[in-house]
Amino acid sequence: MTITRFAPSPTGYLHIGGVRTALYNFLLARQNNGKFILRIEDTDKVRSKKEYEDDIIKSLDWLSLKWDEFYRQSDRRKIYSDYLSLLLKNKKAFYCSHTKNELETERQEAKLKGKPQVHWCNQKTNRSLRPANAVIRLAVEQGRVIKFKDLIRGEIAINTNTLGDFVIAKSLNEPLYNFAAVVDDSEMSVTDVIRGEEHISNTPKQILILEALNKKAPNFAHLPLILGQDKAKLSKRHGAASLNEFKKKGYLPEALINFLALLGWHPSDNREHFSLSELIKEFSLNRIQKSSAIFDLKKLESLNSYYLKKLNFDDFFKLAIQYLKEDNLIDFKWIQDAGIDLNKALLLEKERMKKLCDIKSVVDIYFKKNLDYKPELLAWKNQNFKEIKIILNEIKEVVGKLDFFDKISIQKTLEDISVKYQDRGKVFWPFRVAISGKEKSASPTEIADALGKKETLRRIDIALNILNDKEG
RNA sequence: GGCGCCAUCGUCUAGCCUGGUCUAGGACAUCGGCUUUUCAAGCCGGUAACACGGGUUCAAAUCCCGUUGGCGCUACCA
Repeated sequence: MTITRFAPSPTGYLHIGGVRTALYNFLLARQNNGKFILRIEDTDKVRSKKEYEDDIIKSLDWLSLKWDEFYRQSDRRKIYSDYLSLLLKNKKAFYCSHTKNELETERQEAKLKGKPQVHWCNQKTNRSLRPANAVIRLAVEQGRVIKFKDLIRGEIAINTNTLGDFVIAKSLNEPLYNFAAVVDDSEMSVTDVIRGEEHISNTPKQILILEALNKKAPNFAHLPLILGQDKAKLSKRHGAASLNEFKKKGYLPEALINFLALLGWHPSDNREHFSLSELIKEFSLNRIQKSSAIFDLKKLESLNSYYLKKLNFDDFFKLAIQYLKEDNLIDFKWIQDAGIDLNKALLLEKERMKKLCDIKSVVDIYFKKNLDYKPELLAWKNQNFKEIKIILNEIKEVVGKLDFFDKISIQKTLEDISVKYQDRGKVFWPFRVAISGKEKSASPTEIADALGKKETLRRIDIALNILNDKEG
């Protein structure tokens, strides 16, 4: 059975690169009817925080990346300490009491000689009592070549001369990453370890630990990194790097999943759109890219607007309202009193949004009590104010008498008026600006439809006042 | 510095394994057009890439070597 795991350390909010790693692990497990494990690697007591663990859980949940088993390394200290004792007893590991200063001196010397900066210990002790401040190192054989077959990159070979007797724990109760991860992968029967490229250099160390433990190594697959526009590893200074920031901006989980899946993986055909279940079917490790990928926000936006368009109105409505309420952006009571149709307004803007936070433009156009713009904005091309006033008054009169105030009737009314002015822009433009207050907006007939007769007329009056102020 | 990984349009990539069908395909972005009362959307079209050098071969984006460049690791972090 295929067993994969996502093993983040809770030292920061879930990173977008982490999401992709989680996704690929999830996909491989699901397509093989296997198991996907979530394991919180919080061996670093200083940097790990509950807040970050919660964020990781919440984020994966939001993305529908469901795990079958959950573990937290801090709950498993006994297991690591037992294995550590065993290694010590078998002389596969030892206590090293060299001080940090001594080690640092060694390192400087090695650097000067152009040699790997590693420590080969000459004072190994294995007694059961830990010498003061000693750390536990693995006893490594010198000059051995460790080979492993990476599922994405092929064979990778590293000489143990570049490793040294590396540290596997600070003490019996304080295992380090490489040790705890390896013990867990083996205990949890993980078959495929899919993780970021930055772990390639950890892999030979983990293979050595596995050997010492007399355990079988899993398959390894190292994913290319996700980079920012400047080709440096994606981080906060590139704008957003953690998932919750994208969520906050109103990106949909479907878009994020689709985008991240294609950032490093590609199907054999030209398909661009994939749902989670389609990905489970199509995904394969051997179509993963070897080189790192630059994160392109424009492509994410494009994908997001695609999924936004696909969203049915009820779901969209819920999300939009939730978004508006969170930031306390609109006065629902006023909207109701004014007779504005919230549904129509949201539907109208849905088509032109790239992400949910664009909904603020809706607030601007539909739900503002006071509109403020320069009178010049009301003019179509070189239209003079006098003509605008005449037209606006005419619209006000005819539209005011409309029994059925819907977009078809409004459209017809405006077209009738347009006939004598030849250029339809002369009628449509001032009307559109009057009711939207904006240089750019959706079609005026539809906006008017959403606003309702009362609010439409009120806004025409506002426009007339703005024009009068100009004269006065 | 040491060790490792990588290299096709601006970006994500197809093609590379199994050399010829590649005057290198798609998507995003960009530019132009259509539509049009302004946007957006939609439709149509354009610009744009095999890092460099050497091999191997009748033939190389594809195989080999080297150079250059980018990135990662180099912790008693993960």
